[in-house]
Amino acid sequence: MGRGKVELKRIENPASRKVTFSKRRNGLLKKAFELSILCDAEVALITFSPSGKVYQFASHDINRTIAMYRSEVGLPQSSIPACCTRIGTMEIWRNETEELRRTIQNLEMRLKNLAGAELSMLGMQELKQLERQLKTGIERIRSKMRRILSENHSSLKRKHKALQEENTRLQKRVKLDELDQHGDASCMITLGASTAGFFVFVRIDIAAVMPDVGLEKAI
Amino acid sequence: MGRGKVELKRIENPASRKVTFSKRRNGLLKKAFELSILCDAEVALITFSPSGKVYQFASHDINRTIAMYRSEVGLPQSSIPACCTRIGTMEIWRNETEELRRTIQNLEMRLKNLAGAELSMLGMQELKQLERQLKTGIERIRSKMRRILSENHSSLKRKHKALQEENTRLQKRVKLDELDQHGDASCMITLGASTAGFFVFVRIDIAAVMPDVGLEKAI
DNA sequence: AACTATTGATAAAT
DNA sequence: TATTTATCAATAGTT
Repeated sequence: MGRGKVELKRIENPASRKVTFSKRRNGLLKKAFELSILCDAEVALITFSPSGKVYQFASHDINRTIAMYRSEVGLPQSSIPACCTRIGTMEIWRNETEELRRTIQNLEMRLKNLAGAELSMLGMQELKQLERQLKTGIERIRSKMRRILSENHSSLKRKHKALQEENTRLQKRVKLDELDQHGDASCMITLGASTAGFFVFVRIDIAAVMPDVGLEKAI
Repeated sequence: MGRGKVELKRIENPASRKVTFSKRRNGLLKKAFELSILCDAEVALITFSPSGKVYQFASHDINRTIAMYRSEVGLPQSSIPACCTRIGTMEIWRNETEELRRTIQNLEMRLKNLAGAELSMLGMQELKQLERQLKTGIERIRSKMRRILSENHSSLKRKHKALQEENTRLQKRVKLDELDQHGDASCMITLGASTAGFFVFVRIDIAAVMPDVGLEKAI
């Protein structure tokens, strides 16, 4: 907002970055406050400026909110399939702990290997690799989105074609009826009903299968 | 915003309260995301709807942000002597790498879930959220890269300056020797050696700390 | 869920 | 840093 749009990327100029941070931080805090009041919600917000200064907002006790969050999200963070739920909770817990410990050991070992003069070099290489992986991930997600949209579109076109054919048939039949019965008024009614039905159906269909057509722009 | 102002008080109608919560929550999450990207800030946001559902955003690892917040505001942290605040650069780097790894692991796990399990079961909403997380991840990696490059550059400049001063000193000394001994040939050799040493050193230094200077373009 | 009339937020200028 | 202004963005109420 303001004089011209802004790209969603780090503001390079440090001065304007600082100014923008100050303004937007205030805006964010205000919004958080409003949400908590208007909607009776529990909100906790922590912000560190790049220089390390803290700004926070909490509608309730922040530690309580964090605790609630941890008990809600922190624990069931593992992606254990539902079928495994039968195994004792204890065992799951133990397995997870072991796995975590193994991962940590692995990481620590790798970190030790990294120690030394080539730290920066390896760091950059790894970062590059990680970035590549992430890019791949994003591409997969976008492709998935495109496929979903495309499938929805195809299905919509198919339905649309079928409906057009149906419509043509109905119109022909109406004309035949018209000729048969000489009843102009009732024929008009029949025609009107089928036409209206057609359009209503299509509108509902669009809303049902493509709830988020504008999404591509946001990507 | 919208058709008419709104008083800053709890919306009494439950239906519109719910709708408003949904709208404003999305707005708040978006704003938090934008702040973190635009201003390179660390943001953590936890929201509970009145019905108890959690919505969160974290530009970095949320637990780290909470820990930072606690050590900054929650507790005086007087148990740690001031002398320990000067953590070695190495350790900072290691911590950040470790934290990055945690984030990446999380993302990779989600990607695996995406690949293996019922991909088509995931709706647009989830895909959008996942994409947002991936974008945040990429931004963090890029910001990390920038910092590393910048640090290396500063350190290089520092060394360069020191070497220039050293060089000046050596040249002066050489001139003195020249005057003292009248030995032109040996002076030339001394001068040549120091000059050559200077350049060789710098070249090695560049190769060691900035193995991938052309990287920025590839990002 | 989509659509607009409005208010709100804010980028750039001062 | 604070204020102002021109624009863009969010959203309240409506359908």
